[in-house]
Amino acid sequence: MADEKGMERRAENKAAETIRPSTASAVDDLVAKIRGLISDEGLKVGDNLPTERELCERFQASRNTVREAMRILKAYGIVSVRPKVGATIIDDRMERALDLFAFNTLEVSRSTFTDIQGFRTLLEVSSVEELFELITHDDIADLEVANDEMMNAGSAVEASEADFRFHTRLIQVLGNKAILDVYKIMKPVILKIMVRGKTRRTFSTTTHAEHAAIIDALSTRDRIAYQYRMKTHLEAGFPHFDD
Amino acid sequence: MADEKGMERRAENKAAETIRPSTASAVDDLVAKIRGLISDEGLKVGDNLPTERELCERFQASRNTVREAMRILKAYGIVSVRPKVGATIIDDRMERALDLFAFNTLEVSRSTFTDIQGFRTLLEVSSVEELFELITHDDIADLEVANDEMMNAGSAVEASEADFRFHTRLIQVLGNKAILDVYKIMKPVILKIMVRGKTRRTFSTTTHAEHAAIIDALSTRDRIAYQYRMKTHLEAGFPHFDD
DNA sequence: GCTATCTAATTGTCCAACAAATGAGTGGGC
DNA sequence: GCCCACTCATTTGTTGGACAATTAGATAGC
Repeated sequence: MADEKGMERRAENKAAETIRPSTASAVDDLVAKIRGLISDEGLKVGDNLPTERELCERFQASRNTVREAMRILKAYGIVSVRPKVGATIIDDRMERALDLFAFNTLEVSRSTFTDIQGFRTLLEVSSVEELFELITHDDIADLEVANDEMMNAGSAVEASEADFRFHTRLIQVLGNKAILDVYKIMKPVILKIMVRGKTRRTFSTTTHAEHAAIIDALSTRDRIAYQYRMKTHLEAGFPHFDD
Repeated sequence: MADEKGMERRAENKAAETIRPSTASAVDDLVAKIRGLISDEGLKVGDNLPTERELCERFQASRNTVREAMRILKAYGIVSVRPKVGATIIDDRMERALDLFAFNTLEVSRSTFTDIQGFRTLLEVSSVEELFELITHDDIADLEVANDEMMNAGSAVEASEADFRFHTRLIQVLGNKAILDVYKIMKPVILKIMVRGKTRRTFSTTTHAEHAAIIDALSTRDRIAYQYRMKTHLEAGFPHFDD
């Protein structure tokens, strides 16, 4: 009987290959199918997915495959699974996105560091034209507040939070939600980068002075100075990442 | 024998409960243990984890449990698993974090359009200095191929895919994974923007000509022309979004 | 030296069974 | 009528074992 089933399965796979050379694994397929199910049925937060066994039948997969697919959806913060109740649709994706980097198990790799700082350079340095066009006195006042909060922070972690707030406030000037969202997602990585090789004292002296110089360039509408100072500021962390 | 094992397991659980009321599931425990393993052994990106069966033995868990744990780590972008090779430590957490955003593409409002195109302007226009520094003949050749594929596409949807490929290829020149990831995440929205108010014919005439002009500016290293043409190209869709 | 082939190791999927958690019903006592 | 403890049935959680699919590395042939 086991053989019979095996043959059947093999035949199915063969057929599937000829029809659709899906290189994705059964689990990945299933994740896609369940996501399709969610949107097709118009399921909202709070609604329940079918039970594991129903999903097995519906998509012709074994329960283990279904379970691995559910693990992925859980990891993505899309569903919450409880015994007897089943899988309920939630939306913890933003939380998950921020959580990902709280993982201490993995340091920020040098390539990630380089990429992120490159990205930030593009967002904060190359946007100079738009930035100077849009920035107001209120924006500058807020930047000064954030900078002073950083100086007066009680710990390096608090200081890095204020540091991040400074940069976020700057991005906010652009008035572009997509850019701001992406910046927020990068927050945990950026925070790690910020505290690297820094003490509370570093924040209240060097970093504070760099921010002040940037604010000055913004106030006097000095494009060249702004770009130079911001670029230098962002590159300051590089020496701490030789590996 | 099965009963014996069952009793043993039950006893273990009981003991664990009294010592440490771990409410977490075996899979979640295992994820934590593997994370501990990574940091304890000082494993870096590129290193391999033990095989699934070794993890079973080491942590006294069944292979399915180990697999579910690995699915979580995979979903977090911490490991990449390949048959025969095993689980290799990677750092795709950034990509995953951004991935979580890639859901809602119901309808593109004017504000979304403005934001996304503003973002693209920053990525594709303001990056001109770095772009011109890095771009090679091969890059330009690829861009021409993508542009011609767009012209010869059979449908508007196919053409927009090629259009997207053109722009992605351009971003690729920057060699920044974070930026490329963000761009890919925006794909569904960008595609919607691309087909808006366009026919297959529009792609093969107007859009193709615009791309060709951009490629020309890249070839002749004409910064001003490049920025002007790309900016105009990206703004071409604006009239289709009055609401 | 190079390519094609084979082998062995590892992950991928499936199945069947039982344990654990828990919502829902059931019945007794007041 | 209401509340509590109890049982039951359903659903997820975990385990062990089997075989398929994939592929890096070894081997053979030229």
